[in-house]
Amino acid sequence: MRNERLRGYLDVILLSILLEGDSYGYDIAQQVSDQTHGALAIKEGSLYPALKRLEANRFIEGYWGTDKDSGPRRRYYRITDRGKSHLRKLQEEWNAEQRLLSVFFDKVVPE
Amino acid sequence: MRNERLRGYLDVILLSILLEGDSYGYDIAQQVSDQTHGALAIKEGSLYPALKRLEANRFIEGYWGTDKDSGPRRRYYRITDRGKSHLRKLQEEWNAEQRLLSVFFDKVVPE
DNA sequence: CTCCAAACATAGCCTATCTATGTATGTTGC
DNA sequence: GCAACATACATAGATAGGCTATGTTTGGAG
Repeated sequence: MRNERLRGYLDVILLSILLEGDSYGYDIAQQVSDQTHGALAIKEGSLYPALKRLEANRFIEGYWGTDKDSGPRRRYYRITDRGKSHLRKLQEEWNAEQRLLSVFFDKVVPE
Repeated sequence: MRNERLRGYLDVILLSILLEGDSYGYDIAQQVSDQTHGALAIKEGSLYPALKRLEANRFIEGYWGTDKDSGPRRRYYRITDRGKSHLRKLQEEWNAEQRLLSVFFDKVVPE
């Protein structure tokens, strides 16, 4: 999968990861890689701006990790109710989109 | 469907339209609109550059309409064998992509 | 004490689509 | 016959979201 294909899907990916529990940037990227068996890699240059965008739109809320976390500081995020309904909406749009595009993608190429 | 979502899919749409017979820009746009019941509208600013791009890559071949065509001149396009195998490849990629993304899009949002 | 992974951050780039505009041709109504 | 409109192609510039490249800080391994 050309990674550019993330365009437009990144928000859903991030929100759906946070649906399963609070997490922070670096870990989210690893979850995505794990859940797609390495097929999808979110780049840092996409990830952190996206998280800020989602936070600015109040789809997620960020907070700094507690002292007992080891390593560099981590900024955790939790999904908001607003974020959940946004996610639902995006999922529905995606389904509609797939049905629409299948008109073209399902056409059989002869030979 | 946000029209921006065409990004990456336009080539498949155009190639799959031409699979069913030679056509020209303006008519292709109408076929797309018809086949999606008006849900998808390809803008001229996307359409004509895309056709040139496909021609430059030898996925399609263009030729000017004959004298007996009425109205302004039309530039017809036919899909090449190279275009057909490209289309097949894009279709396969799309299917793989859908399977991949369904991991995130199928997650059920509670409440 | 050095080196590397974890973790966050951001400036600038890339590129496919869109907006807006322009041109030319044929048809329809009056 | 001519104004108004739909057809048809074309393109310059804007937009936007993901990527490249780079930088910083912190802690653990050897």
